[in-house]
Amino acid sequence: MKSDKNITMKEAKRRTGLSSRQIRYYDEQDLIFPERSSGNQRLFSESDIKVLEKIKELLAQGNSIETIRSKITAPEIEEDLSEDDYQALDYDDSFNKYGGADLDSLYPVSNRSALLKKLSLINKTKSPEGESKDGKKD
DNA sequence: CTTCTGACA
DNA sequence: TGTCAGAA
Repeated sequence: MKSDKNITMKEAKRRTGLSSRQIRYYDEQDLIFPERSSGNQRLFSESDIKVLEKIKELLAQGNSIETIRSKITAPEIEEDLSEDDYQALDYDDSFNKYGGADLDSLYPVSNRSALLKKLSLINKTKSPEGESKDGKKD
């Protein structure tokens, strides 16, 4: 995984087509989680850009930012999502950041939902029929 | 020069 | 959401 959070605001604006005001606003809405470095400046990752692009897309589709936030922070598990959806909502950098660190405050249920989704997908995809004959478990 | 935050229209 | 001010 490469979670290079080196994308500047300018780049983010250029790549997403969103205004700095919007990007900052979405950041406040916890839709994106840019690293903060030198001069308290935002450093976005590819995942952040991806999310921003999705936000823009959803926004263009006539969704309110609250709706968008719901979709991005807590995507429905019951939805018939395809692997594409997961790619669109790439939390790898988020997991990477909070995965090894002490995650106890941030990420209320967003991670869990996304994780559950991924897990359920893997479950369906791989069809894991693990029948333990012997009742031996650790 | 570019970005950040807070605030106003 | 755009834009201004003051600071970094």
